[in-house]
Amino acid sequence: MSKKEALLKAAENKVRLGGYSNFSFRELASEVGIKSASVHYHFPTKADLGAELAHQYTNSFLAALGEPSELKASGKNPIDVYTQLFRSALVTDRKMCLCGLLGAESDSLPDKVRLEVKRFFNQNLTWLSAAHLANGELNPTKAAIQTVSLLEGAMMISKTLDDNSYFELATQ
Amino acid sequence: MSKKEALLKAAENKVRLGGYSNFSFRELASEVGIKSASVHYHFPTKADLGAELAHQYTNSFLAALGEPSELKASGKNPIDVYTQLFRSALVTDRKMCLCGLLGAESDSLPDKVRLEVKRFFNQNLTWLSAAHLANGELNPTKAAIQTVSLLEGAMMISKTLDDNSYFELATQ
DNA sequence: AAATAACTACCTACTGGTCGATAATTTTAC
DNA sequence: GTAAAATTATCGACCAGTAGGTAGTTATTT
Repeated sequence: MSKKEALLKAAENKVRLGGYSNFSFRELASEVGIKSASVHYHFPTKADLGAELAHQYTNSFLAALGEPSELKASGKNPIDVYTQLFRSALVTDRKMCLCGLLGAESDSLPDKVRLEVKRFFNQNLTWLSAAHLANGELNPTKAAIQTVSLLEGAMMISKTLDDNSYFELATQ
Repeated sequence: MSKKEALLKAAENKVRLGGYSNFSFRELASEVGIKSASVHYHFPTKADLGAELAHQYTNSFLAALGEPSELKASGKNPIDVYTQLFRSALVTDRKMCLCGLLGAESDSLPDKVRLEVKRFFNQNLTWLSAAHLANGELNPTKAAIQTVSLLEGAMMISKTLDDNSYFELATQ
């Protein structure tokens, strides 16, 4: 793993625990074994780092989901697959959704970061609409926003109350 | 309004836009017309201020709701009342729920602040369970966690995408 | 006299960011 | 094939600004 990748990974961990202001160049640098001045070589500003982090997070997230039509074709319910991805973020990583946390802080983020967070949710809503359509939902747009709202909210509350059974109950 | 109340109000605005780290003693002080050192007279530490803020927010929120049984008795659906309180926070204040934002940051908060955020959600779940029970729900506990999850999530996404119609669609 | 509420001055620690320098590597030109 | 040039990735030193917090003082109110 390159230093740049290591920096993004370290930043992701910090942000998913405490938001955009929960990481500093010095902390990241020390974690990957370089000096803070060198971080600016890979990311000119903190906003650049944040934006690239959210962009790659979105891409990985979408890639992990696959295509709703293909999931359906192989006998899986795409909404269950989507729910499972959130569950593993909460249960395995024990962290918030990166864009869930950044979305809540949206108003105080640098423009280029906020833009990437918007992209995450727009892409997610598109994916979920296709998934609900494939499931025969009458109003796939509405079902999509309800699904992602419920999951982000349940994740946040389970983290806050430090009890994953809230997530399980919410997704029953 | 006393200086102390003014400080809490200024802090609430900042936190609801960008989280716990989005306010400083210097900013608050300058907004209410005193010096930053004087803020420490009212709140010994930042954590004390954050905890009192979340505590009062919870109390005001619960007070604004009223009692589920009384709402029911006066012909109102308590879940609609609850939804309306979230809606006005989003549409009128144009800000996140204080504890929704702090909850997402939960892992990086000082203990006494996190404790108050937990109190907010525990009290909300109790209120919502009673409300759903009064509505004749078969599983009021489950309905309660689903209601608050959906509303917190929908609020966050509407803020992020800067479009309140997502909230309206999610709550249909 | 005591409590309240503010002040000035200061501290240490940390923030994102800039600068020029320095090796090591890779590409280009002859 | 090799010498020169450019690129990559790092460094130490430094900067101005801000963070939360403390000590001691002053004025006002009870």
